[in-house]
Formats: sequence, C-alpha cells, structure tokens
Amino acid sequence: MYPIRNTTMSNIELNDKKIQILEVAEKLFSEKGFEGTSIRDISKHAKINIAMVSYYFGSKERLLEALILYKTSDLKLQLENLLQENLEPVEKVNKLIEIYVNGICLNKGIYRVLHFELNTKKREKSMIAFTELKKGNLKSVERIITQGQEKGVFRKDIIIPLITPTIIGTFFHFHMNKSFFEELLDLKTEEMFNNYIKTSLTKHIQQTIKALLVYEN
Amino acid sequence: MYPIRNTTMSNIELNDKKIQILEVAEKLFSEKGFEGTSIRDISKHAKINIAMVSYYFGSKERLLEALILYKTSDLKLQLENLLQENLEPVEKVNKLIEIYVNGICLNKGIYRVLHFELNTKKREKSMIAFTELKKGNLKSVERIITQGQEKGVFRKDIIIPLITPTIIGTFFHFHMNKSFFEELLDLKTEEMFNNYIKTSLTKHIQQTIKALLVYEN
Amino acid sequence: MYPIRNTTMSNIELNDKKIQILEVAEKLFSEKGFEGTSIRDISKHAKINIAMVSYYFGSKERLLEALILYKTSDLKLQLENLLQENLEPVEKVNKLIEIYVNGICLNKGIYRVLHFELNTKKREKSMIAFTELKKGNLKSVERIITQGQEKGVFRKDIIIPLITPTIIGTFFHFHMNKSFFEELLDLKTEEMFNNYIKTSLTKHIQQTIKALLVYEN
Amino acid sequence: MYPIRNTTMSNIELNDKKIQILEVAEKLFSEKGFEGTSIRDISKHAKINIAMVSYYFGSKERLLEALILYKTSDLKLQLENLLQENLEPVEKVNKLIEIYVNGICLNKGIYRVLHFELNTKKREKSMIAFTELKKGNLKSVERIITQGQEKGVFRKDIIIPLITPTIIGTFFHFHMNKSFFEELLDLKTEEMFNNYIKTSLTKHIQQTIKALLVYEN
DNA sequence: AATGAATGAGTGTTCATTCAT
DNA sequence: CATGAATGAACACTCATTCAT
Repeated sequence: MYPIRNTTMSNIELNDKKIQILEVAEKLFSEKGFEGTSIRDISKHAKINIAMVSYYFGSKERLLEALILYKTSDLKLQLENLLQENLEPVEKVNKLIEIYVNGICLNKGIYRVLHFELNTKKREKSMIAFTELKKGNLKSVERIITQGQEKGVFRKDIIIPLITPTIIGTFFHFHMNKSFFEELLDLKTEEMFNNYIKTSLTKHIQQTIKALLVYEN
Repeated sequence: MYPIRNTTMSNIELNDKKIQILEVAEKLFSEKGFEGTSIRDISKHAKINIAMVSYYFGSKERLLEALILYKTSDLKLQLENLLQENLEPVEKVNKLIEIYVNGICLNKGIYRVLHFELNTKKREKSMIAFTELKKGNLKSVERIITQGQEKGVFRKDIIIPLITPTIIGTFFHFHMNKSFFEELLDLKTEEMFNNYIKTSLTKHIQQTIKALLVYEN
Repeated sequence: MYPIRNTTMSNIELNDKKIQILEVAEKLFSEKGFEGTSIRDISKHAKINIAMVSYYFGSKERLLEALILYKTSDLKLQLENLLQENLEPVEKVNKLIEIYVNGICLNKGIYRVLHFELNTKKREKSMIAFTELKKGNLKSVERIITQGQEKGVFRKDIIIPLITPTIIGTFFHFHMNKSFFEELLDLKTEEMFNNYIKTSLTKHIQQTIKALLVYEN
Repeated sequence: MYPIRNTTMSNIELNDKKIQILEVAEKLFSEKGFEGTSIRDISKHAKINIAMVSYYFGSKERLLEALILYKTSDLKLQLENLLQENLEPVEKVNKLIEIYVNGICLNKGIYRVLHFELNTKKREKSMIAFTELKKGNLKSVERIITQGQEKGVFRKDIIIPLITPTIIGTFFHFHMNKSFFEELLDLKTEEMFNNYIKTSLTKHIQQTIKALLVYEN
C-alpha cells in the first residue's frame, strides 16, 4: 500500500520522483539545515505535492535516513576498490585523501548535514547507518596505513583513528568557512573555489598526512 | 522602550539575566541547533519569561549575534598574549594549538553552532563579527609561523591559511563524532573523553602541524 | 466502472471481500468511532487495498450505510417471528426484551455507532434506513403490548413509544459504561460481563418493564 | 508562562474566553463528536484565534477534560443537597430522577460525548474524572434507596447499580433518537420536545422506577 | 475488476513575535 | 521595566478520495 515499508532501507527502490526529492532535500538540508528545511520547502522546490514526502519516505526523519544511504554508498565502494590497487603506501594514502575530498566535495551538502545533525539530536536510526559507514571507512584507512607500516615506510606510533579527523576535518573546516576563504584567497567564482580544493587544499592535506606518517619527531 | 536598539552590538550591556539567557542559549543551541531550539525552551531553562528574549535581544537571530560576541572575546585575548611570549617556534605553535583546543573545547557549544549555522544561512550580521574574529586569529597564526620561518625552523613553502583548518578541523571532526569515538576508543565518561582531547588529540594535532612545518617533502 | 451506484442500497450485493470489510468496519467503528476510524485502518485490518473501500462502497459514508443494512436485518426478522408466537403477554414481553438484548449485544458495535453517529451528524441517507427499522420495531412492540392490554393483563395508560427507550436505553447505558460496571460488579472477564448481561441485566429489565406494565400506581 | 499547567485541573481558572471556548466546544462536540470537531471549528465559532485552544488548555484532549469538570460539578452538588432533604422515599426518588433528567438535559451535549467518547477511546485521564462522578452518583442513589428499604417502602431484592442505567439510559435513548421521536410524537419545536421530556418522559421514568422499587413480582 | 500512485484539503500543534498594561 | 496574553503563520503529518492503468 505504502511504497516504503522496509525498515532496513537497504533495498530501497528509487524512482525518478524519489531521487528528485532526495536531491532537493540534500540541497536544502545543506543550505538551511534539517530543522530549517520544511517539507513545504522541499515539495515546492521539487515541484511535487507536499504529501509526497511523507507518502514516499514515511516522515521527514526517514527522508534523512534514505538520503544518507543514497549518498554514502558510492564513497564506500571507491574505498574498497582502492584497497585492491597495487600502489606505494604514500601514493595510496594520497589517493585515499583524493577520494575523500572529491567524494565529500561532491556530496558536500549531505556530509555537512550528517556531521551536524546526527550528533546534535537523537536521530538514532539515521545515525546507525552513518556510524556503520564510518566504521567501514576507518577499516579501509587502517588497512592502508598498516600496509605502509609493514613496508617500513610509515611510523609505527600513529594513532590511526585520528588520521581521518585530520583529513576530513581540514577539508570540512575549509568548506564550512567557504566565504571567509573565498575572500581571503581571492577565489572569485564557485569554480575557482572548487578548483582550489582539488589542487592546493588536497595537496596541503596530502603533505600534512605524509609528514605525520613519515617523519620522526 | 526596548533596551537594545544598537545594531553594532559592540557596547552591549550584559546584566545577570542576559548572561543567564546567553548561557542557556549556548547550551541548547549546541545540543539541538539553532532552529531546533525554541525560545520557549530557552525561557523555560533560564526560568525567565518567554517574552524576555525578544525584549532583551530583539529577536532570536540577534540573540545569536550577542552570543557570538559574548563567547569569542576571550580566545582573541589569549592569542594576543601568546604573541608577546618569548618561546621557541615549535613551542609557540604547540601552545597555539593548546589554546585553540582548550578555548574551543570550553565553548564547544557555540563554536559548533557558529560553524554550522553561520555558513548555512544568510546570517550576515552575525557572520561579520565571526569573520573579524577569524581574521584576527589568522593574523596571530601568520605572525607566529613567520617568526619560525625567519628563525629558519619552519619551511617557507607553507600555505599559512590552511594551518588553522587543520588544527581546528581535526579537533572539530573529532568532537562532532563524539559518540563514534567514545565507542571506538572506549572513553566511557565525559571526563575520559575530555581528557583524551586534552592529551592524545592535542598531541596528535601538535605532531601533525610540527611535521608539516618542519620536515621537507 | 464502479460496481455500486444504486443509491437505495436495498439490493446490495455482498461478496466475501465486502463482508470482510463490513466486519472490520464494525469492529473499528465500535472501538474508535466513525471519525476516529480511517479508511487506512480498515484496509490494513481487512488486508485489502486502501482504494477498495471507496471502490466497493463509494465512500466512507456509504460504507456506514451498507453496514447498517447488513447488521439490522436479522433483528427485524426475529421480532416478526415473535409476533406469530402464542405466548402469555408477560412472557411475550420478556422474550421481546431477550431478543433486543441479545440482538443488540451481538451487534453491540454497530448499534453504538448508530445511536451516536447517526444523530450526531446529518447522515440523512443512513438515518432513513435506521428510522425505518425503528418504526418497524415500534410497531412490533405496540402490537405485543396492545395484545396484553386487550387480555386485561397490562395497564392501559402506558405510553408505548417510551417502552423501547427503557429497554434499550438501560442495556445501552450499562454497556456504554462497561469498564465502570466491570470494576463495580467485579466482572473480571469479557465472558463474565456478557454473562451478567444475559442473566442479571436482562432479568432487571424484564422486572422493570413488567412492573411498569402490570402494577397500578 | 502558560495559563494552564495544573494537572489536577481541580482549581482551573476560567476566564470569560475559556468559558466561551468550553461552551462552543460542548455544542460542537455534541453535534459532531470529538473527532468530528476540529480545533479550527471551535476557534471559528468562538471567534478566537486557532492557537488559543492549545494555549489555554494545552491540547484538544485536555480541553475535553476541562469540559467534563466544568459541566459535571453542578449535578454532583444537587445530588448531595437532595440527600439532606426530608422527603418520603418515593418522593425522593422522583426528585432524584428530576435532577438527573434536568441536569443531563441542560448539559445534554457533554453527556452524550462523555458516554460515547470516553468508553470508545483510551481517554484515561478524562475518564477518571468521569468515573469518580459516576461513583459519587451511585453512592447517592444507594443511600436514597437504602433509606426507602429501611422504611419498608422499597423492595429489598433490588440491584441498585442497575437503577441508574434505567433512569439515565431511558432518557438518553429518547434524546439520542430525538428526530425519530419528534416525528413520532409530533413535537414540532425544540420547546415542545424539551417540554415533553420534562413532563411525560420524566413521569414515565418515575413510574417505571417506582413500579420496580415498590411492587412485588 | 482491481489497485498503486498520487493529491488537495485538512488535522493538532508549536513557532517567534507583538503589545497592552 | 518587565511580562502575561495573545496571535498569525508555519509546522509535520494524515485524511478520504480520484484516476490511469
């Protein structure tokens, strides 16, 4: 009767309209936050009936859950592929950082919401899915770094779980203070800003992590 | 009629009740976000009349502005003091990181809100005050690092504006994913979590920044 | 296109699914009232598509009409049979009461809804069918009592239309305050409650009516 | 902050607007049921803002609770006064019936809602208040009948708790089928209908109860 | 003959803010 | 100076019903 009644949401069926809603939701959530975005807003921008959101996703909360799954599946895949590649440790870490920055940059909206909203409220359900993703990501990072340690390239006294915060945190903080850095670095267009991320910022993060992993204190 | 009509808010007068409101607002904003916190919530927790917020601060929006000014003045002062101190470059950077982590940790609520809310909406007014703070901070960082470069301790090809994102970003990302790291690192109490920040996380950031500043690629 | 378009509803055709819907509707209407029951509820409990109710009965309102006809036909028949029986006046009245109490008790759900909902709103259509039933019932009662009066057993100054309110009203009031009387009379199970109705309450009503009909004031 | 926060509701303060809301609510609840009446309806008829109902009473549910208390307090008082009066048993019972019929007739709206809604849903809170009223009433009836039994006027094999259902039930059933009896008894105006209740129906109930209490079977 | 998809209208409630006092 | 009362707008969500298939 209702299109969505599967609680696992793993095999969610996404038709065009659902995707349209999800895309709009991501945009608006990232612009105005979860609470700041009303179902009315979403329905207006997606040009669908206001009842469709509840109809398709059950509730605003469940829309967020669906959005998480919809947007995080790709990153997971890319990381798994990276693990299989045959690269030098430093190269592998550099590529890991690229994947993170690109992946998050593409979905910057959802990740911003995720980090803020999920930790802020008791969105347990949504959080579980996200926590699983983070665990998976951490495992990938762990494996890559351990490989480098085994090859004697990386230092052995690294606290691996703190690597991700540095990678993502640096990117996030930069992105969160977008207009500040736009002015500071004279990045006049959206394109220039994104380009700066893909070149200078990515390189900065790669340098930082390499220095941390390689050089003795 | 209304006590506050000065838009600059620079010379805001803070009586006990205002401070009480600000403290409660910080707590609730950080817990539930700006949109997620209602004036009713604030007035209830602060045990004041619901009309007081609008009466004292003009609007919910202006309450946020006031909160920013109220909470960011201390950090600014500490950084200026640090500049005067006579320390080795690495030591100075380490202390800078300590100041950041401690300062933000103390006011974690407001900073989280700031970063999320301010970039998310068009809260221009509030943003200006915050941008000024960031510019000031950046200047302090710039000076410290330049000093180190002049002394030949730090590399010269550093993009200084990207240092702060790494320092603050790492801390933020860790803090934003509090419950994830609590579980991962087996930090059972609030105290253990905060203690981990003050020791291991701070040390990690210090190591990271030192490696970045000191070692050649 | 739609199977039902006859407004009289006298020759409504009831297939299995329709009956299933009617039974579920009775249950839910009696539990939660007409307004309090949604078509979604009905369709869920009857395990049919949500559109089926409108499809089969035209509207929620017309479903109620159909329910009335479906549930009131039996009582009418029983009363007509009673008229033919050869019994002493008092015995006949007692049996009349038994028929009423049993008949209504069986369909307690629908009768409760009927009495409340029909008088409450302008459900004209549904009401006409119910009014006809009541008129028929009154005629039966009239005949029985007149017979008793002719035989000199019953008083002649009886206002016959007020007999039914006493019979049904007593039963109804008892049933409507079910939980109150369950506690008061220590009727722990559904069975005990129903049994009390069939014995003590029925006897009480019979005594009452007999006293009214037989004894001079 | 909120005008109503006392959960006991015993000392509810009723200003003019609250009373206005309660009166309108009673009218509409009785006409269209609890579920069938929207807060918008109430606010429109009472010519107040839609938010006032929630503001004054907290919720629609709590409005019903308040309505019960507001409307049932008078009946309770009258019954207690009756107990003190020095009357013959039969006279006392007759007066009891008068009080019931008049009291309920005046507040017919609320009583109809009470009987239907309260037993229909899980309105526990509201129900408790109503159950207490019923218990009190029963006690009054008990005392009056016991007095009559002690004076040797009333039979001793009466099931007292079943007296009230007969009194109130008869009245209720008559009132619930208002339009049926209006047509049947040719009661063309509201006044005629009410007059019939106050004379013929009341007398019928008095006769019935007297017959039940006095004459041996 | 039957139903999944879709919808506009409506629900109770909460919101930030205003204003008379 | 401070606040209780009040409000219109907006909220997420559910409703009965329609309609293309």
